[in-house]
Amino acid sequence: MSIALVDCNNFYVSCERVFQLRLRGQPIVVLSNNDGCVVARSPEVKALGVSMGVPYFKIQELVRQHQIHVFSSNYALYGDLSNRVMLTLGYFSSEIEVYSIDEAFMRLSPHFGDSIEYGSQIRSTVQQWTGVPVSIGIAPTKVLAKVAIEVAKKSSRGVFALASAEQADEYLAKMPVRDIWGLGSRLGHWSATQGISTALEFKQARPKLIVKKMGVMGRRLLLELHGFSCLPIETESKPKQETCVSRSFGQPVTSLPELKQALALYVNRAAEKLRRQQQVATEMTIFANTSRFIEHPHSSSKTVKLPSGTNFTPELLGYAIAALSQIYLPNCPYKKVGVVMSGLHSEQMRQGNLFDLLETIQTSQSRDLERERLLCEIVDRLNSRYGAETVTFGLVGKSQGWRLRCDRRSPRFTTCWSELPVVKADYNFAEQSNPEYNSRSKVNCWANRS
DNA sequence: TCTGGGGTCCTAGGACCC
DNA sequence: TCTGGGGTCCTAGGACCC
Repeated sequence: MSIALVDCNNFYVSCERVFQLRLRGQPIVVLSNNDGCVVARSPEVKALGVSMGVPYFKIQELVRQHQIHVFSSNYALYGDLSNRVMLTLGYFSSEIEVYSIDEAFMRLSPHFGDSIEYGSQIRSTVQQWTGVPVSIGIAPTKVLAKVAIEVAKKSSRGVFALASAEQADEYLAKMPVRDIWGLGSRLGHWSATQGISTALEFKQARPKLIVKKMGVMGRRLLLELHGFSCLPIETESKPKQETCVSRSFGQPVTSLPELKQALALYVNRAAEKLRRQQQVATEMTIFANTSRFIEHPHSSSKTVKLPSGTNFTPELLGYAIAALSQIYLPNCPYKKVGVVMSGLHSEQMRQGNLFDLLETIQTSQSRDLERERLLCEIVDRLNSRYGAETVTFGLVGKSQGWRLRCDRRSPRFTTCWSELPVVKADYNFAEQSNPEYNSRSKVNCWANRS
């Protein structure tokens, strides 16, 4: 049994290229929310030495010099293309773990035959059906599949297989220890202090040393590197344990009403997420930070225990706004607010609240949970049909000077009616009779619209 | 001038129980 | 000299991932 790891090449960049053919071969970067950092680079940009996560303002000169195309993140597009890739993979294995927006693990049974050939078949199908190029690494364990995919990305074929753990040693010897999947920069640094600098040295280190420092994670890593699979492929997505919505502001915000408005929007979105996940929260934390890079950075948070599990927006808004007023400092240049919903459980398991019951007895008026549910359902349906925040709660408001920057977002080609690509086809009856011409249909795709 | 957002898992230690 | 033993639950913080 082997495990294949499928990884979309420069995923966000590839998504931008799917509908804009003129971008092929051109240098491209995609920026994080708020146009803050570089989160995806085309190979042409990587070759210029631009590293992942670098703040955009630091590369502006390079962008001018090399005429790099710059895009704001377009998550509607990336999410939709990701779904298409994952659905395509579903044709090749029934055991798939969607690990992130651009990666999936798949189980390959021996009856699939030659793994390189099968991998190549998967690769060309994904490319043909979705337009997204992928690389594939195949190995006996997940950690080794991560090693294999690094080799695959550099190969012309885009597919690489490690038949055994021993075969991996050649590559592990060349791999810095911090590049092992699950071992980050901190533990990488610690390893270096122990005289371990390559992945192979890590694999051959004394297990006691590793386990003492890293606990069960270290034990698992060692086993996986030796070819014993102990990280299973998780085909079912587990219910979330917490859900967070937060954004940085385009400009620092000092006024409480503006902060409230931003927080209200995020609480609104978080409540929508909960309902989509069919969950309720029993705890909510709100937080507000200044930039980390100013002289006296400040951050504060407040956690509210909710009297009963809820995903009812007005109720959550009430608690969130009250909590924000408690931590607010006048004249503080806030750069970010957010909300974390935690203590989540399934809507079906919702716990009643004794005080609601007492109030019902005292006032003879019961809180009508069914009515609340229906109200939210209608709001959610309107928003899903006509666009986010078509209908919302009063606090969320309209004027949003603090909204984040996303000046360079490409059209939402696949999820928004008004932004669908336009295809023009020249169709000439005279030429139609010429079979050779007919076989090469002349299609002029959305290429010049921007 | 400018520096993202959203998660998960594990562990140690404190509080508390009998 | 010598201050029990065994357990649960919760939380904060560390580390990691894309």
